[in-house]
Amino acid sequence: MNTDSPISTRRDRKREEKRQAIVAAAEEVFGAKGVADASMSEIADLADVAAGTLYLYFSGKEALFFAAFAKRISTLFESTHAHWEANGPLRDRLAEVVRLHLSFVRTNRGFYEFLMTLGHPDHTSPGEFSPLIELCDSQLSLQTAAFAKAQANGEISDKLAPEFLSRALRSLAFGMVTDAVNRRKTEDLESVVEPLVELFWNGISK
Amino acid sequence: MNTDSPISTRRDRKREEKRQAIVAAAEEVFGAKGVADASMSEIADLADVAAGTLYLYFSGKEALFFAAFAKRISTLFESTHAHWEANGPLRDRLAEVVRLHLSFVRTNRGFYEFLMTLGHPDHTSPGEFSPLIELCDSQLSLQTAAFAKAQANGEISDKLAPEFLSRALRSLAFGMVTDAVNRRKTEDLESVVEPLVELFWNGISK
Amino acid sequence: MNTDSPISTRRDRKREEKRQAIVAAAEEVFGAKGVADASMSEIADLADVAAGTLYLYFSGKEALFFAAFAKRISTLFESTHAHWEANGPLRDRLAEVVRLHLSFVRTNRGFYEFLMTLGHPDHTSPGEFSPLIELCDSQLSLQTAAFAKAQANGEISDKLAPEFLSRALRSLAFGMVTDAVNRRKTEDLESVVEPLVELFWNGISK
Amino acid sequence: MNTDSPISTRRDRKREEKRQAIVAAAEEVFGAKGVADASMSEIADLADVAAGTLYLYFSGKEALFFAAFAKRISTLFESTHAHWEANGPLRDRLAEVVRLHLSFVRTNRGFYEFLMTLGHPDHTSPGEFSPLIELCDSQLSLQTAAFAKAQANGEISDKLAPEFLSRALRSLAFGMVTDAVNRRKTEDLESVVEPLVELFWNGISK
DNA sequence: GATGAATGAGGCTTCATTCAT
DNA sequence: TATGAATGAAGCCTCATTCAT
Repeated sequence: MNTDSPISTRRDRKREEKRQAIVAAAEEVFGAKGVADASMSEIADLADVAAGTLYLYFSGKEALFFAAFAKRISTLFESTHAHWEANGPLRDRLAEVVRLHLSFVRTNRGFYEFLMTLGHPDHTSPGEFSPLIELCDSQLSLQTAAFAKAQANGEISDKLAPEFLSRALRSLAFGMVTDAVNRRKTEDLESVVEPLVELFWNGISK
Repeated sequence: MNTDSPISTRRDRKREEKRQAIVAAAEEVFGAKGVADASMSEIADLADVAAGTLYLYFSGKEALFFAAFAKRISTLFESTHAHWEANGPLRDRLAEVVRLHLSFVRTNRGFYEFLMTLGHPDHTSPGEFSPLIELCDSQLSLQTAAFAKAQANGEISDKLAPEFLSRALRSLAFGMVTDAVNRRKTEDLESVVEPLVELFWNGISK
Repeated sequence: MNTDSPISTRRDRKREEKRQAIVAAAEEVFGAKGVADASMSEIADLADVAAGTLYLYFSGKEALFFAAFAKRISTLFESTHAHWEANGPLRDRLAEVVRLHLSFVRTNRGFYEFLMTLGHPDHTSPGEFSPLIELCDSQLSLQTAAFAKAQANGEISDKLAPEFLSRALRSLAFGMVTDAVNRRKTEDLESVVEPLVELFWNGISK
Repeated sequence: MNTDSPISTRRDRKREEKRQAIVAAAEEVFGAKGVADASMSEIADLADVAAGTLYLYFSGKEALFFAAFAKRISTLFESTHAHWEANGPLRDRLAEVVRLHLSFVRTNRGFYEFLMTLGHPDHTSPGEFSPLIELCDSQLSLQTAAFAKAQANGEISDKLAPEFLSRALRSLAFGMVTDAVNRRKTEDLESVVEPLVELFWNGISK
């Protein structure tokens, strides 16, 4: 039966679709609750599959979490990439990136929590995380390059290493979430973005 | 029989000591793993008491977590208070505070995680958290006052609200932990502190 | 693929069977010991399932108890219904019903205990019990009707309300169990049934 | 020191008083909740003693329960004794006794529950109960005697054994509590007492 | 491949009882 | 004798994972 290949292609497509559906559900649930508080059946329900099915696509809870994390963080990074590669004044691009980070953390507390532990030295098996770490690293390069170029142009001060700037930007944006503590009104993104960019911009200007 | 009062005092002291031991154990465990991943028996073991004993001092897991969180965060705040109230150049004090925050987050991931959710709008019972929120707020005031004074002195620019600066400082310091992702060498605090302060200082200088 | 329906039917049947097995085990254990003294694992063991399985069928201990209670009491009521609807002298039917009640209480102390508290005013959530209360009420109606008819026929005295007679009959039968206290020989049902009916019959005769 | 004896007398009195206080508290709590749902500390609190103290007076929970049960049931029996020994028409005395039983059960569900199990054949150690059983038996004798006398007088029919009448009376009164199920208004004692006595009286009249 | 019922380890919590003070 | 802190067994329940269908 030479229909094998087409059939398996159709199958593969279906399989891939289901996989996506599962990851999407996992993104939703893990993002909102974090690994520990999310349950596999909850994800299965949302993905509209049986609980057992999850294990046909992922080896366990952790693996599924990793996949969901990778997906979400990639999505974020793709958006920031677009801005870094665009033209226009650096300050404006900074603002966009800050905005993206801020809103990411808002709806992805579960992943942000994990982000904090990714590089933690007392992880039992740091090896497992390396793909995720690389993923996160990769995004930084682009940012770093943008800062380097701006320093070369004389657009900003070159007193601080571009790599540091890149990391600091991300940290500042992500970190502002703790702000929720004092404000309890995380809704108005803009009232945070602008001063943040202003501060950062002053910090790096000549 | 005037031994009554001393007796009860001795007992109270013992009781208080045990309470402290329990909270200390809880700080350790919750700080390292977060609420969800920590188990009560683990804490009991570390505190060297039976599992049931925990419930003589705290009504449940949540209450114990709150106590541990409050203790740790208070300790941090007391240190930062000391620096804010000291004399000396603002920039140096900034450096100290950043250092403190940085090292706090390093060993208290579990609490930092919680800090992020403290003001989260979809908490079922935000009322329960108010004491903790107030605790966190209180520390900010002191910082805010310091910034306000520096602006009045003309020491720093007054373009950004002192309250915002206060929050941003904390966020920046806390947020830099995500840096762990890329570096995996969180040990060398100093290599982070200095550029961070430099950046922030530039950002707020005239 | 018309196998769908049969398949799900088979599954449903199996599920239903297991549910029945669980309820049966619960009837046994709760009936003998009452809610408080029975343990879920005991029931699980008797039903030959894992402890966790119980929670796939019932939301918790209370729900399982209710189901078991409803089952047992329904069984009792179905038997009494049969007698009330049959023809034959009222006195004989009375005897049968008394016999049934008596033997019910003997092996269902746990449920009888609960029966006593069903209408208790200081139940926290009386609402939850209403289905059970209705169940118990429903049986009374039939009895009441039988007494009313007998009064209309002039078969018995009409000095007491038929509804009261209905309740008194049940109470007398159920209550005779306390007799166990003095006799320790609950085995000989008959030696209780006959005088009881005689007494009641005299009480209601013209 | 020849003060020994008076001192120990005073001590004994004090000890006795405390014992009474404990039993009183136990009556309250066990009566309301039954053995299983009552807790020792609850009783200790109510008696205003430390938890450990209970064990200086009673060997354990069960022993305390027995003491409380014996106390309450004795109190009930003393009241009924008074009525049986009084003069006056039998019917009136019946009414009083019914009233007493009814109101006993109302506030002593916990003990009534136990009453039902007292003679249960599958009690592990029936021997332990014999004092309680005797206690309950003793009350019956008086009632039985009263019925026997009434039969001798020709006041009531002698078709049923006086002992049976005695037991039936108690059962009927106790059993009417299940009535709560259908009525949910156990408050109006009188609306139950009168028809009950009427029914019973008819049942035993000539 | 998909299902979802079943499992059972493990977590939180309560409470009768003991024992050092 | 009285205390009440401490214990730890036992109970209820959840949920990641497996496996027969």
